[in-house]
Amino acid sequence: MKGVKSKRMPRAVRERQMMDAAVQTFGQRGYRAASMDEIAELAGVSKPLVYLYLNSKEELFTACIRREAAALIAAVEAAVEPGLPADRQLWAGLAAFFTHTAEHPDGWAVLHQQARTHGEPFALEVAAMRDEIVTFVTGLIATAAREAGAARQDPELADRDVAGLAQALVGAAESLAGWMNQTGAVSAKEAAATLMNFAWMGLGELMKGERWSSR
Amino acid sequence: MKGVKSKRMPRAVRERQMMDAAVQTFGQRGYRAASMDEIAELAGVSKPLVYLYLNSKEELFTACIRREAAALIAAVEAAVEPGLPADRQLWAGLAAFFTHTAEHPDGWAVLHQQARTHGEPFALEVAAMRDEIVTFVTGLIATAAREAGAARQDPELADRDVAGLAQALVGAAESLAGWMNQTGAVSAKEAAATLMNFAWMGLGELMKGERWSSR
Amino acid sequence: MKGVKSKRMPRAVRERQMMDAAVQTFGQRGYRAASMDEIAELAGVSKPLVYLYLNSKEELFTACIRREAAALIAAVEAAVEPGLPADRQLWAGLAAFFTHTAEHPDGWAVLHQQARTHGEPFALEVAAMRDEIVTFVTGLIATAAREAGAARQDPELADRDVAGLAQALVGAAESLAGWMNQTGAVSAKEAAATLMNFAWMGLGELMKGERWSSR
Amino acid sequence: MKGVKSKRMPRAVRERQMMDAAVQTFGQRGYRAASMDEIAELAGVSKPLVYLYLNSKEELFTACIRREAAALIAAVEAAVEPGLPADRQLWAGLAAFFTHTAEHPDGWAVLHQQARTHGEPFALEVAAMRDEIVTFVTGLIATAAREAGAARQDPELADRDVAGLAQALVGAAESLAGWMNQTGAVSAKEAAATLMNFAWMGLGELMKGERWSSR
DNA sequence: GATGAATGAGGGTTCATTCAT
DNA sequence: AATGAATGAACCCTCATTCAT
Repeated sequence: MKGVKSKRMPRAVRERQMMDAAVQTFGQRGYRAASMDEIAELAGVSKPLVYLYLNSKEELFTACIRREAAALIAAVEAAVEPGLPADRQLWAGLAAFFTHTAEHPDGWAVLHQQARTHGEPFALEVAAMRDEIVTFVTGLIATAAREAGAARQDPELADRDVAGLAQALVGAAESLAGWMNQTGAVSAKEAAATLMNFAWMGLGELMKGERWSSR
Repeated sequence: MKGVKSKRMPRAVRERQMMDAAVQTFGQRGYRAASMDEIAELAGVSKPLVYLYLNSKEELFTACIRREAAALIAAVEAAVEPGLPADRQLWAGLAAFFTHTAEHPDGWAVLHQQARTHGEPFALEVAAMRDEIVTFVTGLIATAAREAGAARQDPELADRDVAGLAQALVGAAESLAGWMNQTGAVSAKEAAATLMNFAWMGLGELMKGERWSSR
Repeated sequence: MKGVKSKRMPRAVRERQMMDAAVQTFGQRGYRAASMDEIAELAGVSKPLVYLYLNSKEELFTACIRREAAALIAAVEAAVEPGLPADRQLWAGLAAFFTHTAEHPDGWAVLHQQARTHGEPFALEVAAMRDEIVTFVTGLIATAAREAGAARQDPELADRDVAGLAQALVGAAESLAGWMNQTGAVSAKEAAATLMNFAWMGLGELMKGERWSSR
Repeated sequence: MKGVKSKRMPRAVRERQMMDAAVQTFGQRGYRAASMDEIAELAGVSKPLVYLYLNSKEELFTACIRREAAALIAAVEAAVEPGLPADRQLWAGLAAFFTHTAEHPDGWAVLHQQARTHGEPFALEVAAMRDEIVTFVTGLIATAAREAGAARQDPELADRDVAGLAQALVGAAESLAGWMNQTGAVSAKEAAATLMNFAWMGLGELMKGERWSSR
């Protein structure tokens, strides 16, 4: 009876509105520059309610990180069919990653730019998610090596190398995602293709025992 | 006679102390979270002096970005001998890049994490430096293609592809540098080697006309 | 129960308290010398609340100017009965003016001394009010001339002269008001009488065509 | 040998430069808004020298008030020939007053606007000068009354009335001077003529015993 | 006679957070 | 379930003022 502004909504809904507003604000302004005032207003809610549901700015930020990380992981996992060959799995995962980050730029900014820049507690939160992905990629590379089977000519492609490669691959993907969001130069599929071309084939060479040497 | 805190130093020296303190503080806390009070204290100076010499937080930050960017570019350029083959040049540049970022983690954090996250004026400052590096790498790749000379089997490796590859390579390097700084898992040389293996060989394949295909 | 400082008051009330404190402080200290801290304390309120309601020192000052200007105009208008002869109207207006400025010395100081000394935006605000008064006085003089009717011997007392006279009259009144407030030498009624004697009679001479000449 | 900037000037000259700069800055910015930095720079001198010669901002301001007050008084006194009739003396004094204030707007602003707005010590300084002028004008009116001699029909034009008239006259002149400086609407001679017309003739009536009465 | 180097103190403004209803 | 009212603590910045040379 007070106007159009909705009132008395179930807690879950209100909470989602707040977190949506928070992700958007944190993603665009950064953690420090985002104000609780702005978030509350964007959520169409009074500030005390934000505190009632989410306790503090830190907890709110953490909740955002967790939600966005989970959503990203879920998107990637949903895209990967376990039965396929490793390269096809990697391709699918990369495409899903680029698609998701392109569709949720604020969420991705929270994870990639903000969370890592504002102290250990947040950085650890995001590092956990990143590890999950790296582990997944590591597994794919190992599987690829196994699939290469008899053809495997380099028994020295040690676990440690595989881990490093996965890190580099994920890092390159993250960097490309940021570039995409900021410049809009390429589509998600193109980004995935570029990365596969750029990396997978070098990977193949590596597995054949080739190495670049500075000497 | 008051302690170690020496007084009355020439302006240039004080200015350097302040910028050292600023880079450290900005790098660790972030632009917004860093306080001028903290920077002044870390520099062993009163706050007004910081303003007298550096004018404002924004200008101080910009000065930091410029100094660190120039130092990074200088380190890479100093390491590259123009006479060498392209792959050797790239290797030297990468090694210098990883070494420099490892030795100046706060400076790198300022450039890579903070400057890009806090508004256009700062982001443009860094983008200029990045472009310089990307251009340099693009040149190296083009040279490599030329050196591959008669052996070149893919006349379709167009300029656009070369640029994309340079972007991806630089992005991967940036990402790896961040990973190094945060986890300390690998040394600068190892990082450079990983990247050369990961990318250069794939590059070779690409130049031979090979492509990964999702079909 | 904590003392006299009552808490939790409706916004309108608090706002008035703040503006009262602001007028007093601005009037006594001047715009620059007045500190928001002092105003807040005098209002019995924390500084952030002042900003929450009044936004900034500039806006607060502007609000003070507007409120005091409106109050002064209202006091003068309330005292003037439109039906009376012009000289009686002028007398009533002057008396009300002197009474009001004597009763609200800080408000008058804000209008007359502070607002005109601190930059265009503020000065324009007061100039608008002053123009309103000058226009009113100009009307009275014109009416007086008309009332002088047949007796009017100087058809050359042009509009321009009337306007100049009004300016001088208002200026003299303003100056007298300041003198009253600062020295307390005369009462409001005395000031009004002095001015009527001083000016109105000379005005009569002027309308008869008399002029003082330096030759 | 250091450049064009003059050096090693006799103290008196330097001091005058500083006070010129100070009057200009105080007049335009106001006492609080004027910074010692700005004054020193405008004077072409280092800040410590300003302190060496003039001790503090307050003393510098006081010195400005005194110098400008003395100059104004001197200008008025120089214009008045004691032998002339009172009205001619008053005319000459007013003309000199308006001319001087028009030629030294910053000095006049310091006296009229700034000095009265920033606390007792300064206000008293300027009140002293004002009293000097008021006393002078009071004397002129008294003389005029005496000159009116036999014609004098009002033995009740008491000293107190004369003083009040002088105050009003001076006040009106001050107000007109401010209006001139701010709008440039009239010349000094015009302002003097307006005031003589406006006031002197009413004065004549008064001396004839006429009074305006509210009844 | 003159200055480069330096600071204590304070002012305007904002923000995360809470209380009373 | 929800909010209007309110604040402690900081933060950026400036200024009058002083040493040491």
